[in-house]
This record gives sequence, structure tokens and C-alpha cells, in this order.
Amino acid sequence: MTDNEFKSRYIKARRTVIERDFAFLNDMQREAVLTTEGPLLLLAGAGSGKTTVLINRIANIVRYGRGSDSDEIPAGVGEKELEILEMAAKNSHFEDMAKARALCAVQPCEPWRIIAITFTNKAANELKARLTGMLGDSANDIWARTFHSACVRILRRDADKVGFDNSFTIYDTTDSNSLMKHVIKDLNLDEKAFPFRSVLGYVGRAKDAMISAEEFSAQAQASGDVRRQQIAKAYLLYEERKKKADALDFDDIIYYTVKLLEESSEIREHYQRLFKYVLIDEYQDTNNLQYRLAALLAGGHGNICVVGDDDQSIYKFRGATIENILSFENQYKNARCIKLEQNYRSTGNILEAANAVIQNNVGRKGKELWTDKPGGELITVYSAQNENDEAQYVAKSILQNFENGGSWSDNAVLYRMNAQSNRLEYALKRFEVPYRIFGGTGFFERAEIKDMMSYLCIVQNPDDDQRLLRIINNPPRGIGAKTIETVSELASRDGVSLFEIVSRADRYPELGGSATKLRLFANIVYELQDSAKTVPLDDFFDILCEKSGYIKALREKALDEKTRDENIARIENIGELKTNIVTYVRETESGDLSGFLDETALYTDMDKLDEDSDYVPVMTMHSAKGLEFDNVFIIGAEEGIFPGLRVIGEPEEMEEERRLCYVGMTRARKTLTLCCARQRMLFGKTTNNAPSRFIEEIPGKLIERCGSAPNYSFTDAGESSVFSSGYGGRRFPGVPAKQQTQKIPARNSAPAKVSFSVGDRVSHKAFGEGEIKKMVPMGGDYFIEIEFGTVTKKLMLRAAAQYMTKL
DNA sequence: GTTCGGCCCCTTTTT
DNA sequence: GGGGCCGAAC
Repeated sequence: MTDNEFKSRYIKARRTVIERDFAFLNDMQREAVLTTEGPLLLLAGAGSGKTTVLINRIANIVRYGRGSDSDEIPAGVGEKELEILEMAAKNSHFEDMAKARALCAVQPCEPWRIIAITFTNKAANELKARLTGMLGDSANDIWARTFHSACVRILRRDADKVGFDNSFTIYDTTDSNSLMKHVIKDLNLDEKAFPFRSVLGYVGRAKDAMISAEEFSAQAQASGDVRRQQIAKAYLLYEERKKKADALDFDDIIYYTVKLLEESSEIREHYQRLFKYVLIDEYQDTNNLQYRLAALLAGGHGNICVVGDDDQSIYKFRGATIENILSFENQYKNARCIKLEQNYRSTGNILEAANAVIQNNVGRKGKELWTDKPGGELITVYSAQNENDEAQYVAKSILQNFENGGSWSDNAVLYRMNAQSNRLEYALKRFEVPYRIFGGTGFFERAEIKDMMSYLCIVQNPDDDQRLLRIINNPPRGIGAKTIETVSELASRDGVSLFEIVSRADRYPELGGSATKLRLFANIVYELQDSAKTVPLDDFFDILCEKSGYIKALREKALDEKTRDENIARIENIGELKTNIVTYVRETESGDLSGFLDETALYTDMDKLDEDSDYVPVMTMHSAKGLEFDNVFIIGAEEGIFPGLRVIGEPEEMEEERRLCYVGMTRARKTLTLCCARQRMLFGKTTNNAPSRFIEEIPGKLIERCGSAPNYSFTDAGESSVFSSGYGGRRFPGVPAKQQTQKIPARNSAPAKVSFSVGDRVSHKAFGEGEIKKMVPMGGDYFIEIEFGTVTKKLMLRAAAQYMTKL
């Protein structure tokens, strides 16, 4: 046998044995799993098994290294080894498979040398959980993290190289907003002409382009644009304050990591040597900074795998650019590209509907998902009277799904914006449906939680001025606005933090009698810092509650009849925070304060804490990305809401909105329900919205319409459906003039006449014969209970009537 | 210094 | 509808 012959037989047999481990995948998926070396672009449609591919690819790398994707032959192997491999390749019941597998490995990769970056915590957690399931505890060493948490980990080691202390604090959006507000005020800028949000937008965009405050300022000077110069001033001061407070905002976390890696060859090389394999999920959503970061991390071994789907790009608003995925093959000349187009998640109907919607987008690469699952249930479109009716319908449908057998968590409710959750929550509570709201004004945004977190942050880093201001007089310590103003002036005069002044208050005659009170506060901080060093975190938290006087103040307020409930709730919430701390201490080795602060700063919702319990997840379509559920309810599918008012008339943004719709629809495995309300109260105003154009883009044959607003007209997609909120103008486009004068029926008014009544015997297509036990008018429909033999079903009459005949 | 009431603003989506 | 901010009253 020649060397060449030996070599090619060896490689072939090795590949065949490895392939066997992944026989359950389809050809394209397997190809992606086995392609481990060099740059790889994975175009993965919704539900195409992307995560499955990712975790199996990692498993392959851990088990076999580059065995499946290399023509190297390890030194010292001969014909005996070839024989073993070829036997194993031929016979899947080969007796010494362990030996054969061992022969397949070419430098198997240590788990801690693999980094897999995702966008959301949920995606990262799922990745981690599935990896652990597959690889056991060693999977914990894999860097399966979000961009932000990976960067925090890097910066915790070396932030001092870019001008921060390694114990830096993280500012969330609220902190950034509040800091920018102060900055604008202190610069005497007109708050109308320079809204903090928009200034922060400029800052964010500048950072994404790696333009520092100084560079931005220089550019503004050169341009002669006065407005830009003002923004530059705000940018400079904003950065200065953050630096003084040793704080990084969300953008900074990525920005400074990139800066660190670009500027320090030593650190860059450390990570480039460390990470043999880099995987980036949702690559279509990366912005410029994240794109640079990915390239930096993979710069050593060059094994970068990016996964994405141009149809699911929904973060353009925060600087994500689809260009990153489109230009991947230019950036990496030897890149390979694999497309996954078979959908395993959804039924044929759901997929056909989603494809039909996304086809209305012009700017796309043109990828068509297909499935071998035929038909399935029709897509339900429910037209509600108003948001209450909509919420009740959803709650009842979920209840019904649950009663038909299944978990609560098989159902999910998705909406466009967090503000829509209110009515829904109410309905779910009423029907005793366990649910959980993700995102939005969550637990960590409650005032009392932010206060306690601020105390913890101050213990960790007393120079954090933003948080110091939050708690210095909370509970009241007699440190008022005047005193704080004086302290601020002294601090900015001496170029030090507020706490520096507070702790040495007696040296400043300007502070007069307040000095004692300030010293008292400083002492509390010092004492807390001492306990934090010696006492476990959970016990420390109790000490904090007591020493700060915070709980005591709440108890006193709770004595007042008027505010009793509110303050008791606050105390309970703090108890809940304690529970989080206890869990954190139990689940992490070090259980230290800084780790807890990092986690809570980056994890907006504590989703991972009770994954065992069963509940209905409720969230925006943005946060639903990457998740899947049997039954998906999308509420608020109306012009002006989804698509939102501000994207109507903006073709590019409309396309992003449509991609969001595509993301929402493709979350569903078995059933998909789209709801629209004829009348809706939002932000204190009542509006009459036409059904979403996205509904109209779904072929009629795939839809089953139902609902309590039967006159609610569905127009053809086109100009007439652009009408949204009822500011003058025509209220119901497409509705004949005669009906327009009709009053909209009030909530719970008598519904249209029905041909069923209590006591009727009925025959139902799915449940057989039964008797109507109860009928309650509800949202223009009837809520009915029918006894079928031993089981009682709760149904909505209008929907059920289609399957029922009277006996 | 503190508290309370009214006014004004904002309403996209995530880390 | 609700939260933040400011000014007036305690």
C-alpha cells in the first residue's frame, strides 16, 4: 500500500466513524457539524435545527478535534490502526468502538478553548443547558455567553489597561439615561433641543464606529457644526463622569473590550491563542463593534463559525448591519458556506404563511424554508372588540389547550411592545393561568430593588456617583438637595468622586453642620464594606437591610393605612431579592458580590432561576427569537401597532418589521393565532386600528377567521389599510358607509343572536355528544361550558359553533 | 428638609 | 396610563 493510498483510506474511514455519531442529522446539518476548520458561514433558516447543529458541532470539536475536517495522520499510526478504523466504519456494532473513536481524534479541543457567543441570555442559557446535557459537567467550561457577559469576563481581568478599575460598575439603560440627563443639565443645554435619548443615540453610534469622545469633538470642531459641537461636549462629559465613577455602560462593555484587544498585543494574543474555536450566533444582528470583536477573537486559529439568517435580522435599530453576514465571504476568502433550509419546527401551513409574509420584502437573499410536515391546523385570526376581549380570548384559549393536555409552557404570548402586557396579565390572572412576563419593567427596575442594588454597588465601588445619589438620603438622613449640591461642587472642583468628599466632610467648612450627617453615612458604607469582606453574601444582605435602615423605614411607612399594601409589597420584593442572592450563593463557587452584580446587571430577567416550574411565557417578539412553542399567540396585529405607527411610510423599516413578524410566526410548532382588536386603548388613548397588513399578506386559504367583531373588515393589502389610529379620517376603511355610523358595541354587550342555549344537547366534531351547561356573555361572544360525558370543556361559542350541531 | 400634588412627557424592540 | 420632575406647602 502506498503512502497516499494509506492516507486516503485512513481519512475516509476516520470520517465515516465520526459521521456515525451524527447519523441522526440531515446531510446539510451533518456537513456543518463536521466542518470544523477555518471560516464557516452557516445560513440557517428559522427552525432548521440551528442550535442542534451548534451543540453537535461543539461536541464534535471536543471529542474529535479536527478529526473530521483534516487530512492529517497522527504520527505512529499504521496498518493496524487503519484496520480498526475500517472495521468500525463498516460495522456499527464493531466490538472495540471506543478504541476506534479514540483513533478518530486529532487534537480534541479542551472545552474552555471554545467560545460560543449568543445575543440574549435566554439563548446562552439554552445553549449551556443543552451542552451540559450532551457533554456533562465539562460543558460548563465552554464560554457559552452573550457578547456582553463574555466581554465583562475579559474586562474583569484587564480593564485597568483601558483606564478603568477591574472592579468597574455596570450602568444599565436607566443609569445611562439619568447620567446623560444630568450632563445635559450641567452643560446648560436646552433639554428640548438636546433630548437625552437622542444625544445617547449619537454617542452610541459614535462608539459603534470606534470614535472616541475626543475624536468626535475634534470632528465637530472641524465641521463647524454648532449642534454637533454641543453633542460632543455632552459626549465628553458623559465619558468623564463614567470614568470617574468607574462605570461602563452596555456599549462601553463591547467598546472597551475591542479597544483592549486592539491596543494590547499581549492580551490580544492571549485570547487568540486561547480560543481555538469561535462560534457566533445570530450574526445578522451584530453591529460593527461586535463584528470587530468576533474577528479579533478568532484572529489566532482562524476557526470562526458564524450562524445567521438574513430574514431574521431585527436589530437594525441598534446598529446591527446585515452587511456583516453578506460580506463574510469577502472578509474570509477561504470561507465555506452551508445553508440549512429544512424546517423541522412548524407545520406546513404555518411555514407557508410565514413564507408568504416575508416574500413581501424586497431586500432579501431569497431563501425558502420547506418542511416535509404537511398541512396542520389553519392559522387562527381572532378579531376582538377591544384589548380586554383579546386578552380574555388568549387566556381562555390557553386554558383550553392546557385542559386538553399539555403544559402551560407549550403556549406563548408574543407582542410588539412591552406596554401591551398589561391587559393580558389581568386576564391571565383572572383565569388562573400561571404566566411569566419577560423583559419590560421587570423586577430589577422596581424602585426598592434598584435602591438595594445601589447599596450593594456602593459597597463594591463607593465612587459610583449615580448610585450614591440614589441612596445617600434614602431612607431620609437629613442630607438634602442643598448639601448634595455643595458636595457635587466640591467634587467637581477637586476632580474626585462624591464619596471622597462625603467621607472627608469635616475638612470642608462649606458643608457646615451637614458634615456630621455625611460622616455618619460614610461610616455606614465603611461598616458595610467590612462585613462584606467577612460574611457570606446572603448573610451580608441581611446586615445591609438593617444597617442601611431601609427596611425599617419601609416598616414605618407600612403603618400608615393609606400606603400599607404598597410598602408591604416592597418589603416582600426585597425578600425576593434575598432569594435571588441565596440562589446565587448556592449556585456559584465564589458567591462573591461582584459576580452577583455582574449577573444582575446583564441579566434583565432572572429567567434561569425557576426553569422547572410550568408557566406561560409572555414577551416581545424580539425576546422570543430563538425560542419555540407549540402554540403561539401574537396579539395586537394591527396597523399602527404591528407594524408600528412610525414605520408606516418607511419602506426599509417596514421590512425590518416584517422580518419581526416572520420571527414571531416561525416560533410556532403546531398552532398560530394572530389577534387584532377593533378598538384599543393604549397610552391612555382609544384608537381604532385596521388589522395588520401582515395578516392580509397570509393567503386566505391558510386562515380561519373568528372573533367577536364580525363586522370588522379585512381590506385588501394596499393603501386603504394604511389607516391606523382614529384621528379624524375614516375609521374603518373598507366598511360600508352604513355600518360606519354604527356604534361600536360596548364591552360585554349582548352578542349577535345565537342558536344555542343552556341545556341544549350538541354534537361536537372533536369531543362528541354533550350538553351545554353554562353560557356567559363575554366580549361580544359567549363563554360556554359543555359537558361531554365525564369531561367539561370550556369554549368560546363563536369558535365552537363551527364544529357543533344542535341535536 | 420633606412631602405631596400636579404637570408634562413619553411611549419599539435588547444588553 | 404612568412615571419622572418641579414647585408649593408643611
